[in-house]
Amino acid sequence: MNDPKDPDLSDDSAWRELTASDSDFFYRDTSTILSEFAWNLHASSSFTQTAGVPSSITTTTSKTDQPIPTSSGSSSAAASVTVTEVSTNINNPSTATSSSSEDPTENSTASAAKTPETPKKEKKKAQKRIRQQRFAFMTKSDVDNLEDGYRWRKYGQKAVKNSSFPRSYYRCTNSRCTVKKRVERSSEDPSIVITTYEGQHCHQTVGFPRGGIFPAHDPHNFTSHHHLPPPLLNPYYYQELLHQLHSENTSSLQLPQSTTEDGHVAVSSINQPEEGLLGDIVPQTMRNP
DNA sequence: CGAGTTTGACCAGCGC
DNA sequence: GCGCTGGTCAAACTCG
Repeated sequence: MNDPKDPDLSDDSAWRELTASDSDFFYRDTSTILSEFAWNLHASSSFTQTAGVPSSITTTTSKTDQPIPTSSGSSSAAASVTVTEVSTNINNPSTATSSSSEDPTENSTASAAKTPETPKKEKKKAQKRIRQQRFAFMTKSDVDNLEDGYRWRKYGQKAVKNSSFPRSYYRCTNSRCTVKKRVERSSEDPSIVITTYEGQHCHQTVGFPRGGIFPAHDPHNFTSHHHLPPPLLNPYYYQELLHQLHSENTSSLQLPQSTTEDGHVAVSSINQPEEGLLGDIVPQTMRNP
């Protein structure tokens, strides 16, 4: 679309990058995982270069200028993950996507439950592509379709401009859930998988598949040879994360954030909660001892 | 046989 | 207005 380096993340009205602080749980108890996968939120080198907790993250974000991180740190585990959130409420920024009252069936994918007698054109007419909150992950992985605890059904594949790799479109198999995700490989680094989630699941995970990627008894078992993502990729975590972020943003926490002239929010830093998201999201057994 | 994948066609949005 | 591109549909196909 616009940025050939980032064709997927740029076409929305309000991308907001999740900074390292946003993704607090990334490095709180998951530094091992992060180092295993060399997660690297590109926006802040101070974050990526230390496994510890950075005191402050500063990043300025625009919606399209995030390069795909190809440079890796000096560490042997060299890969990168960029996490991006987008909140796209076209024509209606006041509509909170995190609202649980929102009927997911009324969004753009409502046509999935199309009535056979309805002509295509009318369907298209009636529906407007209203995008929901989106998260984008850049993950170094050999597998395209990363296991995240949900079941997905592929509904399309397209060759994208400026990329030699096709983009795949997936939809949550839960009929009531309208969450979609797109998976594509970075044209610059084919080992990087860009996964974009759109919407919020209205259900829990279906559990990790047989032998899953996430042996709860050993969260450190995400060794590089697995080439599989950490459970952090589970969008449920991100939903919780974002929910918390939004709550914090609108509460007394008063995150130091700036708004760019085009209305995009750049979060500079986030207070680190006592337990943080891990405490709310990740079961104790999944955390570092 | 049901669930999931493939793939060509169609449509909307956007830039020129 | 036109062409390009991304996103989705849906029939055909595959697989377990």
